[in-house]
Amino acid sequence: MAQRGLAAYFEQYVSNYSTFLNKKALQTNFVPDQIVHRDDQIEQLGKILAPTLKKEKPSNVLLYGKTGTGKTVTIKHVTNQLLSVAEKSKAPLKVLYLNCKLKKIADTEYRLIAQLARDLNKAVPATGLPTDEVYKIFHSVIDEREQIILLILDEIDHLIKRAEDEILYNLTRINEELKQAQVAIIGISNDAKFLDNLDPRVRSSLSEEGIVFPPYNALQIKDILAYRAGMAFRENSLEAGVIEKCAAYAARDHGDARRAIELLRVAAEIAERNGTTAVSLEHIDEAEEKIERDYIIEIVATQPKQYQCITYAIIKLLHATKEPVLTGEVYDIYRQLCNRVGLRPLTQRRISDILAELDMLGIIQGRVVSKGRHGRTREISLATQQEVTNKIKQMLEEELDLT
DNA sequence: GTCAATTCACATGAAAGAGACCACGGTCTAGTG
DNA sequence: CTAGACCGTGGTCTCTTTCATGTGAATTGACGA
Repeated sequence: MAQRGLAAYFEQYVSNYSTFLNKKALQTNFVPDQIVHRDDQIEQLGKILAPTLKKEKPSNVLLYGKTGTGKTVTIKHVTNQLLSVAEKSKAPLKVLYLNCKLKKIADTEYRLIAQLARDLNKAVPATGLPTDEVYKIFHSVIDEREQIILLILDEIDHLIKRAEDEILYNLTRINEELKQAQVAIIGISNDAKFLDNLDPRVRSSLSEEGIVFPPYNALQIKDILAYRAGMAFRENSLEAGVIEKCAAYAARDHGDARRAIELLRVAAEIAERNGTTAVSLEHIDEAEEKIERDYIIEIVATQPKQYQCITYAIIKLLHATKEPVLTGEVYDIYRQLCNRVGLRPLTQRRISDILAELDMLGIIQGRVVSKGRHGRTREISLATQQEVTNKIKQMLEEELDLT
């Protein structure tokens, strides 16, 4: 777009008929007034949490369910209602929500506690203090007055994976040391099995109550989409079958409502950008590709240099050989690449771990195979489409300054 | 041909080091009245 | 006298390295038919 045309484009953009009425309704952090197909869970949660309004500590709860089954939305909905009643009746209730997956915020013991203290308006340095010092600060802040604190730990399984379960142990015992306040923990987990490798004491106290969120089926996703679309779009801005198609896509991989909503949002954005007034079925196909593509490219782009170097080595090697490549081969190419780029090469041990990480991220596909006399190794191939691979390659060449 | 032993090329684990970041307390320094 | 600059110490946290151990089937070579 030539610069002169930009203003004209903006003007046209503003005057353009917009498909969206309320874009927020399709964003991932939106909490709707009504939660479709989760009546049972809401009722259960409500019953469990109601005692907070009478200054009684409720049971600790654990919510299970795959991604996109409405766990987070449901708990937020329930706590919002709870808070509004508490405000009216002057019940001393505080809700702290924390997503344990967020890097640099809540993925270690220290950070978690520090973040909680910060949420209670107590400044805590990002690092430098002994961990038990932070615990003391946290205790004193909570115990300032008589109150009930609902501590919502989203993606709680990430805490276990990273550190030992000491954090959870300390948290479950926290009430014993408090005089005035009381803390109830609401854990949210994607992984139903995560309780198994937990200290038995923590397990029992953490899961006094459990609520299961089963995956949505295609029909339910359709209802959810229809509800959200009703809020987000003008009438007649969706062609027939659009919602059904989105629902079908999402139901295909384990009923993830979040993906379905995102798909619809991206499709609508594409439609809007193209200047059409309605979202069509083709837009959905396009949106699905775009989501996939953006996701991978974004991940690769934000990786550290070493990771990018390894990714590039794999792409290069696969271009040359076509076969799945092996760890040792990748390592050789990687070392050469490091020389060219001016990076200090890491040991093979580390590369092995990094390859496993790239596999987890879905950038590559690795399979550990034993080749008999020729040892055990990882067979690596790319997980992306040719077109995406080329884009990644191009991006990495710029990023790593390879000409 | 059969079978157990061997062997390869890494995978996977555990522990410890390096270096960045930060708070805190003590000491020094320069500016102020 | 005091505010601010400047150490040194001690803490967390991530990324790496080092050292050790594990692994599973192709290969080998002895053995018997």
